[in-house]
Amino acid sequence: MLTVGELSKKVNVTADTIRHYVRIGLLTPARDPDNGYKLFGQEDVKKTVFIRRAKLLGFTLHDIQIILNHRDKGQSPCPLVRDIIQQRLTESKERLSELNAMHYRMVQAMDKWQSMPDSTPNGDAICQLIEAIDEGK
Amino acid sequence: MLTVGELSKKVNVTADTIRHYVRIGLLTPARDPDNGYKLFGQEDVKKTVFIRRAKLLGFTLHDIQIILNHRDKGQSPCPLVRDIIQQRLTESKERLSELNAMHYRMVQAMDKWQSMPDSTPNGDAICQLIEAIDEGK
DNA sequence: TTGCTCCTCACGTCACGTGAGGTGGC
DNA sequence: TTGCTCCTCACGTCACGTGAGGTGGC
Repeated sequence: MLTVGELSKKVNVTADTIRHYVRIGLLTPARDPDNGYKLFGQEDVKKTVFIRRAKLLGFTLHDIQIILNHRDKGQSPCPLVRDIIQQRLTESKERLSELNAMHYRMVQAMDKWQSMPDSTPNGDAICQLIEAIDEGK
Repeated sequence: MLTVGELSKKVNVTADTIRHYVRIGLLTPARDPDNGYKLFGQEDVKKTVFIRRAKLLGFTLHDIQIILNHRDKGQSPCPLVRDIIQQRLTESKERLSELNAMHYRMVQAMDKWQSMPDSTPNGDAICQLIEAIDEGK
């Protein structure tokens, strides 16, 4: 049996991350009756590695909870996993294109700003650098 | 003078977004003494448009608060704006590469899964689809 | 005794969105 | 009276991180 610190080192996350997973019910360690310490077994190690791997593929902790619950009911979580990743992929495409658009706007703005002076505040503009940017970009 | 709803339509955000900006002190509308309604003037319209534009360039509301405070002290916010966007650009590059890496992992995984059956739960694996993915990818 | 780990609250993060419960204006 | 807008809490979101205050183990 492992303590929080031992498990966290083994799977390369912080102890607080492990505590968080316990808090939200993803992990349910036994307790040392003497001192109340959390005690994790081999199942918990496997579960934690699974959680970390699923997160690398874009699953949320909530997704992972649902997947683990299915398994606990003896059902194959695989069809669910295929469904959820479709959704997460769609979302990540959206976020990517938004981030790319913003990145483009930032680079464009900085480029334009190279030739602009630092204006002093006046009644018309709050900051002319930002106000010089076209909305559509 | 405009009410929350009127301002929100004018700058194309929700009324709750305007209320949020008031809550955190970005906007400080006058009040109708009769009914307590928030009343926004032309300065608030300009400020709100500015906020929206700055957000398109990756500035956080906190950044924007700092920028507006500088202006209120009569100082040019421009050097600050140049500094902050540098930082935000660096961060957005990091987020982009992380998102791209995740996207790549997702596509790779889904490709690999095409030829894999839905396994039934067993003692060894929680979900073989996820566990078949290499960490390094 | 010291230094390290463990424990449990409980709040902070970011930018809003969402009820809940009530009021003003036409 | 109806329908729309306005008001103020106060909580939820996501995945932890961070004190605060206290205890166990060597």
